[in-house]
Amino acid sequence: MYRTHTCGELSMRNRGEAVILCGWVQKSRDLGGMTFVDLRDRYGITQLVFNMETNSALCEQARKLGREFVVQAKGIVTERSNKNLKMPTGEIEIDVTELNILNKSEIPPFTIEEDTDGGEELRMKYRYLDLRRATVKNNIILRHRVAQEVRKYMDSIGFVEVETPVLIKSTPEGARDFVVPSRMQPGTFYALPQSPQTLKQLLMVAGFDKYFQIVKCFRDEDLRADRQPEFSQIDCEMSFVERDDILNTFEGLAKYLFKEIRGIEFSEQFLKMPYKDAMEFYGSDKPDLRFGMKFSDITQIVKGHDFAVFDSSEYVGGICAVGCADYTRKQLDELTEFVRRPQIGAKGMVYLRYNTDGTLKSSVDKFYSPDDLKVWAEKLNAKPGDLILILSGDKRRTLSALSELRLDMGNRLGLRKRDVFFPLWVVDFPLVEWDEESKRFFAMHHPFTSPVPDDLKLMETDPGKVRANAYDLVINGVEIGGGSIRIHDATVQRLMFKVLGFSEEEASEQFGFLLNAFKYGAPPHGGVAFGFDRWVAMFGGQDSIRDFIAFPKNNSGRDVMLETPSQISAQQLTELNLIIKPLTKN
RNA sequence: GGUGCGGUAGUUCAGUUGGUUAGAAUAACGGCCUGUCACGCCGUGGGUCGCGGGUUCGAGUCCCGUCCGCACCGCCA
Repeated sequence: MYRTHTCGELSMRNRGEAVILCGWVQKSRDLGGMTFVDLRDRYGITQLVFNMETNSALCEQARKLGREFVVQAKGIVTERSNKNLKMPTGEIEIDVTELNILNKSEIPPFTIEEDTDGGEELRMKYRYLDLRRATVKNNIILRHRVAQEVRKYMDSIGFVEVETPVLIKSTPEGARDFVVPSRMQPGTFYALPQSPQTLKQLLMVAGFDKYFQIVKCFRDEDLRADRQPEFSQIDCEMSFVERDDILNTFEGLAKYLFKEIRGIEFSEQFLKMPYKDAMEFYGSDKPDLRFGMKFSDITQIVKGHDFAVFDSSEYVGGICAVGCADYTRKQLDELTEFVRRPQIGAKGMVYLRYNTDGTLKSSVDKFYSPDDLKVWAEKLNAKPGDLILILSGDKRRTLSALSELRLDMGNRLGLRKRDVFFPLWVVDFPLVEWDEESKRFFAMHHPFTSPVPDDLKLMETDPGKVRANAYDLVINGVEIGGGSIRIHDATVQRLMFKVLGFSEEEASEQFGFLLNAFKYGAPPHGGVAFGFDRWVAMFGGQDSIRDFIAFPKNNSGRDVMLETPSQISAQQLTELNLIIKPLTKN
């Protein structure tokens, strides 16, 4: 027998017991006459003690242990004379009677400690060592727990988990596909699913009226802290439902997870905010509502005072930063600098200080009287002591810049607390978006998203105004999931393809299997998919999903541990009937 | 495709206007130490300053190119 207990479970209750532990040497402290060794496994750390007086040979052996050696220790659970109440096993130690080195270790390239000295790149290269660290290990265990709770809840409300294939068909709309060459049909390719979207709809046709799956999805697009080329979704679909049936069902899931994982209960229904309002008041389709600073549109009241910047602006809007009237020139310059960064793209920023003595001071005093400014302050609900920040210009860009400014102020003022969660449903997204480059409409969600019934009549006359029966779950400014009620009616689907500029033939070539299936009795259906990695990261209080994935890719899509993507052999290429063009510069 | 920041000891970093033999902490190694738990003390070894080119009497430092990493924009139905 290798071990009788783990390194995390022994306590005073086990005093006097003979035990066998296995684990890795976290650290040893050689005091001369005695040596302490911290033995670590997945469950915790237990201290081993060796005494020169009682067993010098064994103590000498313990002195030679290096970091990360794998050892087996037999001994007696003993009460410590000096207890360490900071660790769960800190009241006891193992008085070792036999020590076996199961394997040696080279000196690890970084220390396996909570506050590691390793940089991210190194930790990725030696991910198996990084995973020994409590923080990363706990993230992976958290992920496991969330997955188990999702399955438990979904099962309890009658959902069936069905696996869908990973080798499927490429579809040109949406993200770039990862493709896999076929050996048996040379010159043809499978694609990896960006999501099992069409397959889950086929499951609805098949009559699995409540489906879910925790599933890997693949998108060949550039990475971010919260975006990996392969990631996991909680993919769900239901039949015979309307929008609110879906929202209620999955609000149930969200509330269940918050309660089980974080011990947080939401008694109220999640807020539902139309896309239009989210854009108008927060400049984003995924507003962070942990704090206020709602935008105020002051376009009309600022015009006509010979201030050319405002007079020529399509939109002038501001936010009110409570209690920030004491911002210094330097801080205001910093904010101006921030909004002028190319990524944000504002030309400048106007501020209005509502001093505690009731006076008003702005950067545009030349053009506006104190009474004018008073009207602005009222419009923005500012009180003495507050600071108003105003951006102007083309409406879409200004709203987006104002959104960045709002989030930045939220950070500066500490209003984006990690342990506060504000979920909301953003609803009524536009069905389609006009793309200036290709001069055509694209589906904002996907081509099977149904329009809001009231807007159906606009499909032929003004498609850009049609609202989709689509929704996103947004928590703290992060898009956690999204979905829609799908089109199950052939006439509506034809209309949709027409709006998107698909000919009958193109539609049938790309989605024929689905359109065909719909001829055989497609039930009304809809669904939602949640970004599993993001949700877990949020429960773990982090922005980056990387440390919640056991073996993630780096910023450029490389697995630095596996050193891949990498070349394949000439024989493999031949079998696949592929020729690699020599790489040329530019 | 673009923007910003970064690359110096095993590791995390410092390195002044361009100027002697590139430092600290930590890790490693050796010695001392019987209650440590960030143990302590003494000592030792450890460098292709990412790579290539240029400017200069002289480059870790300035310039150009390039590679790599991180964050972001584009992109992500």
